[in-house]
Amino acid sequence: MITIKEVARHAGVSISTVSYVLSGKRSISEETKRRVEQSIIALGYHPNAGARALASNRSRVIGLIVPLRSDHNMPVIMQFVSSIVASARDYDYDVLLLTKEAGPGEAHRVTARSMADAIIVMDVESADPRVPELRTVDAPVVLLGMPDDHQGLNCVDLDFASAGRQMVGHLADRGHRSIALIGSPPAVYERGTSYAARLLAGFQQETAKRNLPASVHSCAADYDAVSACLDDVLRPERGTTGLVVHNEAALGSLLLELRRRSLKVPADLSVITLCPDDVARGLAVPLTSIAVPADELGALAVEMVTGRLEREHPPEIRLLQPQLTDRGSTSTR
Amino acid sequence: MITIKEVARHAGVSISTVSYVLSGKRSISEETKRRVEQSIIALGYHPNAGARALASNRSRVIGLIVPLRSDHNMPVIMQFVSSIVASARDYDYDVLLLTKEAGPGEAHRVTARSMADAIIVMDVESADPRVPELRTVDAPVVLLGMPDDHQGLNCVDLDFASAGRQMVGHLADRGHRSIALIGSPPAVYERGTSYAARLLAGFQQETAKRNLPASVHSCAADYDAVSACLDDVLRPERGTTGLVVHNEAALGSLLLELRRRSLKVPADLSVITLCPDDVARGLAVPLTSIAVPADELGALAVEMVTGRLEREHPPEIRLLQPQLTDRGSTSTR
DNA sequence: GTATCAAATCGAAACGCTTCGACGAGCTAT
DNA sequence: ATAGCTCGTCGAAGCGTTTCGATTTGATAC
Repeated sequence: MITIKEVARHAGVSISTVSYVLSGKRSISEETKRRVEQSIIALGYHPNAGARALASNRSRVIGLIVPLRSDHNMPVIMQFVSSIVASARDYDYDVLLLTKEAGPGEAHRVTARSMADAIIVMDVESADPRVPELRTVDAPVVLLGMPDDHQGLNCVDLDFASAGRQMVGHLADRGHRSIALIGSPPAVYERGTSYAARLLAGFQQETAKRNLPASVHSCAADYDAVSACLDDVLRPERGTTGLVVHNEAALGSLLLELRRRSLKVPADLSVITLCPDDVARGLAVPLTSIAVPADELGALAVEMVTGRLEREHPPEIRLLQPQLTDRGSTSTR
Repeated sequence: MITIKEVARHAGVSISTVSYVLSGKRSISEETKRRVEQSIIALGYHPNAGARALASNRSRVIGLIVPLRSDHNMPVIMQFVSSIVASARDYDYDVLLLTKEAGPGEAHRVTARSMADAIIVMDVESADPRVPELRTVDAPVVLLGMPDDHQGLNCVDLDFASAGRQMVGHLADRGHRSIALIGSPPAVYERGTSYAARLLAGFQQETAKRNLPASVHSCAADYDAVSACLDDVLRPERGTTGLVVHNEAALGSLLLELRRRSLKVPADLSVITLCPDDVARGLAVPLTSIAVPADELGALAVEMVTGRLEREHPPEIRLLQPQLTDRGSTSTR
């Protein structure tokens, strides 16, 4: 193994000089810097991470708690993970993979051992049992998602309430008077996933404000459930003309079933949804949608966490404002 | 931060004694061991990972290269990751998340810096460009999947050829004389994903051996592609009675489309597939299938990698034999 | 011509652990 | 009784960095 010592000898300088060339923490003459860098390349030197961590008291690793067994919407989860890893590398951090399933204590274990300098937690629920423990972690922690009790925590999330309001507004502005929400599967609400509840709240708030009936449905993703749900949503007495869908997994079956019923989107029914952009784009009928900006959220989480590693910051909640993309799946009446 | 020194003082022993209690590498009297363990708990001691890595020259971390952007079959990927992380923890290893997208060099970077002791590579393709680089990594490497040129590499995979043969055999044994393969999307074959090619080879081998016509189809996962594919597969002159499906994403649409055409499974058409068990179980019609044993494969990869960290092993290919579960979607004719 | 200061470099002390060799104490076998 | 074990413990030498003075050199200010 090539060590800094050998680089120093090869370049004819002291060990500390090599270190300062690498870190840039003290000024080094151009000439010396060049020589050292050449030696590094010539010898193929790679600094030893353990020694670095020990001496500097920083591992340059972020612990990421991921729900690996969460059945639904894996693609979104992966998108988050992907953007977090990429952003972390931009800041010269690596990512240690921790699983939600391994239980709490993982965050504590890796920070106490100095394996990670900070923690990012994904898939945080309303009454997340991990939250109390996370408060006691002696390292920056950022949650993706917002628990009910977020006192003193750093959270990053999409503003789902605003998304709910915005989707209702979009349809109402186009003259729709009877708008239905096809929400997430019952299991999601039961689990207390805060984003589902927040979107629902926004939906109800905006329909109420505009004096519209609010027909709210929760629906599993399988074909039969979707079909049954549509039976209900489309009961003639409702006069439903606009659909707000917050159920990524059901979108495919939903459009299929509408086609089977010979209902054209948007001529017969306007549909707007919240899901990743590529999903909305790739459907049989591209849908006007609000994207889950997984890339931005992941990058933001990394930025918050690294920021807090450099200097103190007060806890902060950052809700990204939803962005609506019109793909023509809503019509004016 | 509590160090081993403080534990030693608290327990009234030397530093090395504490270390030996922790590692068990030398015999320690029961009495002393007890005292040390109590001190560890009393003080809340956690060994510093960097110091450990530095002194022992082992990070107890496995680098895992994951295809995070690979659009298709995320759930299987996650299942692999999940089982790898869990198994790694069983051996007291942590997992550093590296992405396929970050390019080659990642394996080299983390091992050269001693951030990871070994590497597991997921989603290996037939002519994987990463393979040459992986050969030069100075640490145990295990591939999940089998590249064409696997000289000197450790690989773990399902025996897809055998799976192909077995599925044909299953149908042929039940009297089916015209069997069609609905394979993966064209993109998968073009990418040179070795498993798709190997299953195809097994399929053709077994049909040839039994003197059956081999009708082979590649099919994208969207509804229209599936429908078109079925048009072809079910052309009357083929007399197709058995379907081997190797296309997880298309299964839903496929069954839906069969239902639309009023074709009953298995009365009118026998269907057998290769996909994760929970997918096969959760479909509208549960399907007789060969599972992708992601958990076993992941665990096996970890076992191989840790084994190679303890002592030298020659390179090895381990192909798991497929396991067929009968769910009654194939009939005797 | 001397005092001051910044730039460039070095030496050495940490950082917290593992592990090797040594050693005393208590055995067993002779 | 003595040599030769094994058991339990300790001290100290690393492991490869970072970082804090200290030192040297040359320039700038008076």
